[in-house]
Amino acid sequence: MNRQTTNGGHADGTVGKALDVMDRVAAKGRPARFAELLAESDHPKATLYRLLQTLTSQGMLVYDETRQTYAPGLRLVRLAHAAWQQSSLAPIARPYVDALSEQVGETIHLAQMDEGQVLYVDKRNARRPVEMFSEAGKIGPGYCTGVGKAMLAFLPPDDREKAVNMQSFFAHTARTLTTPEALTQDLAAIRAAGVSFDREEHEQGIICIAAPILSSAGRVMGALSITASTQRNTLDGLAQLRPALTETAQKIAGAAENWQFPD
Amino acid sequence: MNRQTTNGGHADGTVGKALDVMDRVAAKGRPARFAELLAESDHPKATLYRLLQTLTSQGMLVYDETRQTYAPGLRLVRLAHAAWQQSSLAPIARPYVDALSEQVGETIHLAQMDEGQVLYVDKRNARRPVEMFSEAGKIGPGYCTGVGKAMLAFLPPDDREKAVNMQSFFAHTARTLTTPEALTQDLAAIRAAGVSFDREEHEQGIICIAAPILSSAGRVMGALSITASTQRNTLDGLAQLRPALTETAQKIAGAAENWQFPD
DNA sequence: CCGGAATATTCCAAATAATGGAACTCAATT
DNA sequence: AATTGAGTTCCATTATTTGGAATATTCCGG
Repeated sequence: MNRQTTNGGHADGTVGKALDVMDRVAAKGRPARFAELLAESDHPKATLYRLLQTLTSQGMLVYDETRQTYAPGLRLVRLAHAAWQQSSLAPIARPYVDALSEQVGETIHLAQMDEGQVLYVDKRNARRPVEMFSEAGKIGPGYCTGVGKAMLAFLPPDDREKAVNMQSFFAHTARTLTTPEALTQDLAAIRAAGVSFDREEHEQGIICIAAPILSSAGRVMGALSITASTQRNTLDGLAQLRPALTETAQKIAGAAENWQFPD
Repeated sequence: MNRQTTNGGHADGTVGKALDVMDRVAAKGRPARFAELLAESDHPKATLYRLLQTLTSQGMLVYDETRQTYAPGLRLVRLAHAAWQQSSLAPIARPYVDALSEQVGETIHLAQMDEGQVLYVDKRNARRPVEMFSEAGKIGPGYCTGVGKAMLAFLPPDDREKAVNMQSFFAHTARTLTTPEALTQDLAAIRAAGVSFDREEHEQGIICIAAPILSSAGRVMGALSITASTQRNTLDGLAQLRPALTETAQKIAGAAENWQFPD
């Protein structure tokens, strides 16, 4: 008969299916009941049940006995610590981000691209204590954020095209770019300018300027942005911060390239 | 010779093995080569190879082609975001931790227990910008930290005993408690006192006072600590902060218990 | 430029683990 | 007491994983 498989994506092997379940639980954003998960999944009851058992016994999920709900487990926090330190730019970029934050006094975001989406890996709030995981680790859309567009713009042409077509183009605000054509055009402008702007495309009243972090070979490693509200600043005001921003981005790129793990 | 796969888990099924490999890669703390991992693992070459392939194709690991190394992948950061938000106390505790930090002006740690080890889930630095993942997500020993002892002390007797025997009792400093008996005795004292002290047991010159965060049923949910250096403060000085600490711990416990996810 | 060694990757029959339909338990309703 | 619905277990079947060995690739030193 047919190899049954495939739900939404390409889940290879048992591990893939298990991780798929992980994602589903995490995506719910709150403790999930078995029945809920069963309804969304195309696994048979027994299969899903065992998958959940395995993940729970592995500490990837936590099971609340009294409420009979599953939630992401703390083992992930441990693992993520390693991931964040090793394969994100954040630890390397930190001193530069700190310095930029001091200098400009606005909110700074450091982001990387993960599967066409923007993944925030660090953040400094304007003059306020820093957020933690609650912000870092968040994902956002690529087509309507400053960092997203900055990274998309400098992707190799075919990757870029693929990524552009993967976007969902929901009109968050009246200014959101909602077609691949509009986005492609903006990306060309960004490539020419070297920086991108978010002109309230994601959230009303929120603007930002962003620059890509490029390796010497031109590979996109991430992006850095300075965000402000329209009440406190303007696009022109942000544009003045451009030198500080691009300089910092370049410093981070340099530091990342020179960084070698001790052997 | 028995290679004990050190993590608490007995690897059940393929998923368990894969996660075991994940842990190993994460534990290296730097990009790992295939051969390195092979040497440490008791899997045959082909098996390990395929596990790594699967994990990589799932985004749990990242493979650096040019250097031929594996490192934890960004997918983990995404997942951890969910884990941190949902099954850690940190987001709920945040306002209280913030307030305590303001009030006492010393470093605050919020920790939870994960497999007999201390997992830090949040941190406020004394009057300075906060650390991010670089601190949260870190693990530490249970037997020689304030938060660790505070949690151990209030575990149910049999769990406690089990946990005590799981400790490794390395003498980090001259004051480290290095036997199960010494620890058990201290735990009894802590239970009576309601708070624990780290008397330079983990690091020379670092002291702390910690309190458990207990549910109304008495279950250990986590622990909260105020840390200082011996240069700036003394144990007696910290003891004076006890009311502020335990009050905050109680508030967090209350908030956590009343917290219901919206249905 | 050529051998040889170290490392990475693929093959495939045998071993093992995952599968899922159905039966079962348990609690809350009716 | 009977019914429903959620959660859990069973077990013969089936698909996946396994791992020793063969093959490919890369890196060196001569």
